[in-house]
Amino acid sequence: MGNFLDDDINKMSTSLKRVSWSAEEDEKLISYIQRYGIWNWSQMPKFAGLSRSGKSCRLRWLNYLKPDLKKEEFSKEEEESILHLHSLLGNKWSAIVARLPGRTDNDVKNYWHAHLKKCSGKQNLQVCQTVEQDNNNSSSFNIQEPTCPITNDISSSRCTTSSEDQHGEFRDNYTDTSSQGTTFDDLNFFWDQLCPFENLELRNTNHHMGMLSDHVFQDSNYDPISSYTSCSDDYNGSLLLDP
DNA sequence: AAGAACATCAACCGCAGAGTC
DNA sequence: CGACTCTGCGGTTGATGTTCT
Repeated sequence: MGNFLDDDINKMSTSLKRVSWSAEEDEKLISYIQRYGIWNWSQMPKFAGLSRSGKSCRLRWLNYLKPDLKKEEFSKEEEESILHLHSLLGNKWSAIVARLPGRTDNDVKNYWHAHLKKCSGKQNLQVCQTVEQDNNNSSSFNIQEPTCPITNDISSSRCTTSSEDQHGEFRDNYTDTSSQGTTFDDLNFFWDQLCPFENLELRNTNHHMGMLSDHVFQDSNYDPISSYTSCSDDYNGSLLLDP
């Protein structure tokens, strides 16, 4: 509580006004993350030369700058997925987003309020009728709901309460799950489905390093930040160092 | 053409959970 | 064990663009 203490400073300096991110700020943040990775949001803006709160930087990165984000409009399939998942999960945007790669909770939340909220009520029934029909037609409805390979739990997107724990749990349960017919590839696939980008942040975060299985990091084919290749040579080696 | 009303999206806030010391 | 810090989530709001009158 009372975190991101620099928020207060930021508030004062901006007089509570919303300040859009400039291209220059975006560039600074991207360059910094390319070079040093994500190690501590609250300290990062200081080192990156940004007069923003850590919270603001995090939000900007997650909702706008992350390289794997989809910029195009929501497809019909995604729209149906949101409707269906919202009916199952309610306003659990993070859980919904876990099934929609490339989308952010903010995106989905905004889209829901802007386009789909009306579909969940009785009003405008006709407008949404086709969507409802599609939802009722299970053969044409194709949401992939990843199940937890350990618990076979469909209802929750997470096996435990934190992703760090889950990755650790994968390591700890590898032998057991294999004996139940679940391979480590299955586990990796499950997590890739849930949070394809999460591994990058974990990879770059100091206190997570010890918890994670090497398997996660050994997937050299997976490089979500590959679009930023200019600094790729040092972004692995300097992740844990303060600049 | 101008202003009002509405829609959209980015940004912010407050809180809670987990980790650390 | 409690205080503190960091992170993530969901709700809300402000800014801006678009449509309507």
